[in-house]
Amino acid sequence: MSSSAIRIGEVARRAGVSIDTVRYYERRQLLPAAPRAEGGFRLFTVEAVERVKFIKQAQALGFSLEEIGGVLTTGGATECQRVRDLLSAKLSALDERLRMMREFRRTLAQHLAACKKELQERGSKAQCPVLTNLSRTRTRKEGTR
Amino acid sequence: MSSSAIRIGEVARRAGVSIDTVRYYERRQLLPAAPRAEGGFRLFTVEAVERVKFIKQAQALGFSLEEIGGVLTTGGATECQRVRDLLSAKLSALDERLRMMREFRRTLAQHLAACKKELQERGSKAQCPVLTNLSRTRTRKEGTR
DNA sequence: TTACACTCTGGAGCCAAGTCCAGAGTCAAG
DNA sequence: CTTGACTCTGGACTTGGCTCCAGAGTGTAA
Repeated sequence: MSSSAIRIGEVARRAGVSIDTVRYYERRQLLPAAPRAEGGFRLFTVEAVERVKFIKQAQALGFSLEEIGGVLTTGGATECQRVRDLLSAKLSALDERLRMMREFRRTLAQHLAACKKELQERGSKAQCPVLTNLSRTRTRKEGTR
Repeated sequence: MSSSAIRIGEVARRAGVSIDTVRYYERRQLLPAAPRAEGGFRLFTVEAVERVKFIKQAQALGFSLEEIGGVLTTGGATECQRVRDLLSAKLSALDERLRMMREFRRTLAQHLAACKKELQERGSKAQCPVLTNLSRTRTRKEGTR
């Protein structure tokens, strides 16, 4: 199924990136070097589209192309162990990030609440508490040292 | 309390960034322009340290300096509404990111599990399932289109 | 008063991740 | 066989976020 070749423009369109980006990813080895048609055009399959989407997804979460390449590249059969290690590391990183994000979210939510309250209580002539607070808020842990 | 002035090196050291970074943030208006001592040295307070830490925190979560500035800058009293709006937006963005991250985490965890299983069952001579799967895994939602 | 650590400014340089471009070739449709 | 949409290559350019540098001044301790 679906080994019909598509050209770069189609890949780009479907993955929602620019043609240049696709070529760039190929150069960076994030996509396997596409075979060429007679005329020299690259011939991709839908796999490439999926791969680009995956990259974009990972990227949106803060992974660099290099990191993504680390997981994606790796060639042959027995590399499994290495991939496994990399994935574990990524997972821990993700967990840590998640933790931080939840915390940050709370911080922001608190500021927002304070801000709203202030607005109601004194109308818009109040000093905005957010700006003053921001500098004071810590990730709680890390005393005043 | 704590309005004793500290100099740029101290700020940098305490916040865990380089001196250049602190100056850079001042130029970008992420820190208020520090008053100067006779000799021309900038005089910061611990507030600056906290602010830099805050910036670094937000940055680690994927906010650009420009965005951070959007929340941090805003001057006077009646700006509260604007800050409020910005914060709301940030919050939604954060929630969305959180959602994506959880999903991505799952994807990765699945791959990892598959990989481990494979390793046990056939030793290291198996084809690593991760690489083949990666291209196929979708955020589930978004049919094959 | 000299030595040494620290700071100042303005500007250049650097890396990541693209983006843009010129000049040339491909190919399906009319 | 020409037109128009598409693609090729190599290299230059851009943006964000720093980082480094030279040349000069500051300030404290021995």
